[in-house]
Amino acid sequence: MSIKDRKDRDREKMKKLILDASLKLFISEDYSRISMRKIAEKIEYSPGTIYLYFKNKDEILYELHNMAFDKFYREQQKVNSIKEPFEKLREHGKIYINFAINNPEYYELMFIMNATGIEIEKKSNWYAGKRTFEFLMQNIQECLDNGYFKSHDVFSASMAMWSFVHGIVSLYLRKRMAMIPSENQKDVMFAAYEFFMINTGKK
Amino acid sequence: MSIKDRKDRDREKMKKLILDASLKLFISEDYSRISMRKIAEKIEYSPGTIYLYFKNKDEILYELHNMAFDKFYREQQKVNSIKEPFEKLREHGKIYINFAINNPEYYELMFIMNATGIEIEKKSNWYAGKRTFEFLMQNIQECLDNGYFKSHDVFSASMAMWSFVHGIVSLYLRKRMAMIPSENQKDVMFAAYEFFMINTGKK
Amino acid sequence: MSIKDRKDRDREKMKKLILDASLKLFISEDYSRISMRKIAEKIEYSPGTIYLYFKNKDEILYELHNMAFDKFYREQQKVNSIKEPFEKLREHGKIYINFAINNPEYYELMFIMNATGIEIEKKSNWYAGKRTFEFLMQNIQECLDNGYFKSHDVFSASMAMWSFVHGIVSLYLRKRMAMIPSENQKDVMFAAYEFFMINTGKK
Amino acid sequence: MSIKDRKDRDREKMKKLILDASLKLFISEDYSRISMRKIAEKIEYSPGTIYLYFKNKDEILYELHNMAFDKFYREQQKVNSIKEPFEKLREHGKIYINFAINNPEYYELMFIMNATGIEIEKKSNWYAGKRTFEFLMQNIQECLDNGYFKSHDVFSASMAMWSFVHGIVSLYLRKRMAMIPSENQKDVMFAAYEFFMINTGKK
DNA sequence: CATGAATGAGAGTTCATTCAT
DNA sequence: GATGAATGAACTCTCATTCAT
Repeated sequence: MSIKDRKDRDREKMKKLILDASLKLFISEDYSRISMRKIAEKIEYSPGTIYLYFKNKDEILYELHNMAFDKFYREQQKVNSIKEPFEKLREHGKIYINFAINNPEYYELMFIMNATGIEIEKKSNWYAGKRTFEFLMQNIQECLDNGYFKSHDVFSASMAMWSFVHGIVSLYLRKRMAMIPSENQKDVMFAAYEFFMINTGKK
Repeated sequence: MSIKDRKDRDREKMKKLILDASLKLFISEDYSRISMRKIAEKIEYSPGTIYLYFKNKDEILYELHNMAFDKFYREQQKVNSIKEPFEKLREHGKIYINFAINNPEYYELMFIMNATGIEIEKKSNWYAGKRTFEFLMQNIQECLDNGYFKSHDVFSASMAMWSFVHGIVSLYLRKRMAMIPSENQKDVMFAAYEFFMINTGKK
Repeated sequence: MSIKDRKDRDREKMKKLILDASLKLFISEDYSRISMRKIAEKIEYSPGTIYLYFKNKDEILYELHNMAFDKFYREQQKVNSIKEPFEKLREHGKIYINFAINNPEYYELMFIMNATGIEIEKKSNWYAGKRTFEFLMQNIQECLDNGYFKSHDVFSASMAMWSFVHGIVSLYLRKRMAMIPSENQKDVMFAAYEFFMINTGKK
Repeated sequence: MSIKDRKDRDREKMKKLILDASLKLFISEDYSRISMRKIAEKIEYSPGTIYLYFKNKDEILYELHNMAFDKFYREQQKVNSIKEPFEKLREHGKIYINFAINNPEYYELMFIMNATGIEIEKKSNWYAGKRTFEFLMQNIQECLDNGYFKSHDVFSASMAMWSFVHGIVSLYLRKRMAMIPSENQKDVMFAAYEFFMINTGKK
């Protein structure tokens, strides 16, 4: 079995090599610019080789998209250590914003990129997005149970929360805060976030 | 001077012709699909001609982006008929959301598309975005003056408001509400908006 | 008008250049081997240039196919100088066979090549083939009117005649007469043709 | 010797497996579409394996071509049960036509496909084709001996017969009967065949 | 002012074949 | 004997842009 094992490991390594290279291109170039050829060049293999590991370009994008959600989901779990629901939610949002700042190429894939490649709508009702959103809803439900967001349904509140953090980071990532000096943009984002949390969270 | 005047007018007419054709392509095809050749075909001129009026493709996109802001700014002005500051603000947000729903290609250019194409950062500190945002800030200032958003600075409040509406429409436009049936998505958007307004607006 | 005229002429010249090059490739290489790149190389232009004159590869094939039928139709008309119906028909067949021998690449396109590129079935019910066949049917009808092919319908007789000559030349062109020394193959073809004509033609 | 025997048997089995898979691809896809990789996939071996049994793709095609002739030869033998020479010949032709209709992929390989692939000319003077043709010649000789095809040499008569049936089926297979409704094409073929037989066969 | 021919680069993808293991 | 990773060359086609006319 060990030969097969090694081969399997090699195969996984190669897939990872391709995915890493693709991701790096995502950062430096702009999304629409990444091409199979450039990926091949980066890993110093022939273009054909990539097709031994991925059916086509879309499959690469979809894989990266899943990796992104996995990483995000893991980071999201950190809030579980906080017991007080509202503090937990506040931290939840901060993690979201920081994830986007620190992993812009992942965030792009998860929530901004045009869906064609990822086939969001077809693939199992966008399971990845759903799971993430449901985890947020749980947290909001806990808040409701503790008297926050009085008289609001959990769904609207969750959508609002998500919309807000998505809005703020995507304005930032797509450089629509150009009227604010770069060095202040992050502060502005967190200030706006505080504004949102304080107001919506009032008991 | 009148010959020059006529020439200027002709020039403007031609530019407009090109921009209109480009916009139409924007709507029918998907963004990354519009090409200089297709634009040329549509206006029944040769590809080379376009370069007499625009330096390159990016300049066309930038111009469209400006047209988008002009249209949006005009729609925004409608709120001026409302006197009560908070009601005015509520309407302000609704206009924003509806504009995005009804003019997705414009919204794309204004707030989503990667900045490379439209050279936001270089061009005059993104004047277009600034003017729009300042108009919103004015409205929020009026609210503050009337006791809403107590103890918050106008800038954070404005950023929060903008972030929120941008977030909600860009999740919608980029199909990240796949977990909600299409026919309910708009309702969800406005419900979340109400949630936001009621909570943040409390006196 | 003369400028436009010249341009039109240039355009036609270029199209012809491309078609000629394609046809030559048809002869040397085997059909499935001709490629846009090879055509481009042959005419010493870039591949993209070809697309300025032809929509795609299929259009080139279709054009060649039409040229082939035009040439064939013209050659076919020569029989009109012969009055006696049966002698006319005999000559008709000879012209057919000689055309195939002398223009194998055209014959390939007309009657052998897989139809995908030429879209025989879709395009106007294969007008080109029809016209040619109808001209043959006329000749056979004249023979019937003069007592040849007694008691046979014109359609079956025409199909038989066509099948025969097509069969003989396509065995030859596709090298299925390998059991006969090359230098004798043509004689064998015409001998078989005589056999066919004498037997079927009997009054 | 028995070890070698078994090995030989295994080897033949594997070759057959490959050939069968190739043929199936021939039927479902179109000829130019079959690829070594697809064959390998079908038999669930790696592409490299095929090269242990066949020198290259052409050799596979040649082998299939031989299998085709074997099958055809066996079907041809059925005429032996008919004693009267002309009736035998008439059946002979029918078998030929039906074989082509029912085994188009085989017929393609035997009589239509470009010779490059199957190297007809190099390989033993195209033994396969020869044997088949000689069997036909025998039948025609019997006819001659019984007063049919008076005053004709057996070779010309045989070539004529073969040309005719080949012509009719290859027009059919390559869709050059587009002017006739699909559902009538087979009837037309057999009608033309009758025309040929009645005329040429007259005592 | 306008043309439109031309290009070079690049896109995604498939292929027959080789060869170290 | 069998693998399967890898390649290099090939494929059709599209693009933004230039430039002689």
